[in-house]
Amino acid sequence: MRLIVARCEVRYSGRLTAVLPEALRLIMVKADGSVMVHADTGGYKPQNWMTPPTAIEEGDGFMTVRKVKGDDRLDIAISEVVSDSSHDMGEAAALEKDGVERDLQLLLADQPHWCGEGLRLVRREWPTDIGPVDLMCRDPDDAWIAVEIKRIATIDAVEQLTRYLDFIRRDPAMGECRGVLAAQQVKPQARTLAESRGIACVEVDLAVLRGEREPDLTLVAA
Amino acid sequence: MRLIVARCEVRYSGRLTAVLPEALRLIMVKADGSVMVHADTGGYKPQNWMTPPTAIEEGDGFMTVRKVKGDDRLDIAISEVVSDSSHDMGEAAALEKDGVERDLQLLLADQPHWCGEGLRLVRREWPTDIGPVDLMCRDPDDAWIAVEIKRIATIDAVEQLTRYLDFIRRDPAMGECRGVLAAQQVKPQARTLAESRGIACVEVDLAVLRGEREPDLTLVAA
DNA sequence: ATATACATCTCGAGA
DNA sequence: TCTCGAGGTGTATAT
Repeated sequence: MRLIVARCEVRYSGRLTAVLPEALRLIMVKADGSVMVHADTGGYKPQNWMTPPTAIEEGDGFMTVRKVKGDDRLDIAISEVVSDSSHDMGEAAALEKDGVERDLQLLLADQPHWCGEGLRLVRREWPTDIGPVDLMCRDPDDAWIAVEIKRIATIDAVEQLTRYLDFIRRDPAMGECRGVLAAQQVKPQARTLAESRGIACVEVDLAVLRGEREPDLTLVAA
Repeated sequence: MRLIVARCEVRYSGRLTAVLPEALRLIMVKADGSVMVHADTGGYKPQNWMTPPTAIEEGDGFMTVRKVKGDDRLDIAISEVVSDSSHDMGEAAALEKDGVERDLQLLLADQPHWCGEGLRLVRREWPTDIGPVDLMCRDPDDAWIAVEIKRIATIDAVEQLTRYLDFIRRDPAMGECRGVLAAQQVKPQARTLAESRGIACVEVDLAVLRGEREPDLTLVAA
């Protein structure tokens, strides 16, 4: 990784055009070809950047970064270099995440009964014309149940499941398919909208799904 | 801005939990309190980060970053510091962009015929109870046309325009208002959904709108 | 403070 | 290769 602290002006052209007037900034060049231009404020985002794969050309007082495919380019005019250092960082192990939607989906696919009593899985990622529904199940009466899974369920999730149901029900054999929205947390507005459309909501607990904790029986009984 | 190149292990807990095994990385601390942990690969995104406002606590071999509001925290265990430098970068001017959605809206307001033959603009940012529609036009027969503009039109854009149309049509004088989705690019699923709802889609070319390039006559003739 | 929409979103999985 | 959906999305704007 190369870190250049320099006074520079940056121009981007591609999906849009943008100009960054001359100022002191950090130019970060990663081993994979990523280039980011950071100011000392502005939070998470670089002021300008190019994602790999890139072709980097460098000369006296300038650096040009081109996207290997496409017309995107970053032109950096450097008027003063304050610091320029490189560090070999080797292979940094990847981030291990836990608790994202996919974990939830796999756990619920194995234990669909948390989405509704007696449910059994027919297929995960059930295809429709407008994209896959997370789980397709059948209940003890063989009725179809489409399950949409979210970490946090908002109104958008209800809209999404509604669209899926619209398409699924065009198949006469599935005209009575019902919907279930399963999430670690269901926002009140989402619950209201879902229920007004006959969509059931269930909140699921990651620790319980993993068998790390017993379900809260008082709540279930309530 | 402070740049620390160090061997470190990072743990995040908050919206999810994540562990970053020990490796050599860049820790960037901005003047506004942002903290980003970058590896030498992985492109644009930091492997771990905290957006401002934050409270940073530092000690012998560790740095703890807490979000001022909420339970999010980043625990950085530093086993070896390779480099640690600070740079005062002052105020860097902001990025000046051109070609974002607003530019498209202004250009189409001046040339609404690209949204449909013979259209004339009645008003830009036409207000409804749930927010403004980008353009309200009338066609040669004086029929109302609501136009939603996106750089890239996805299903969300169709949903948005559908909501606007629902409200607009509550006015009996506009009960027959039609919808047009105008974008530089319309995603196939968005087009499918739009057409199933009687909403027309048009793709527009920024260079043509600016008069920098002639429209593709062969395509128009086809 | 909260909700909504935009972003050069980025990134990864599937077809 | 393209498309779609998730993201610790982040960020700005309007309410």
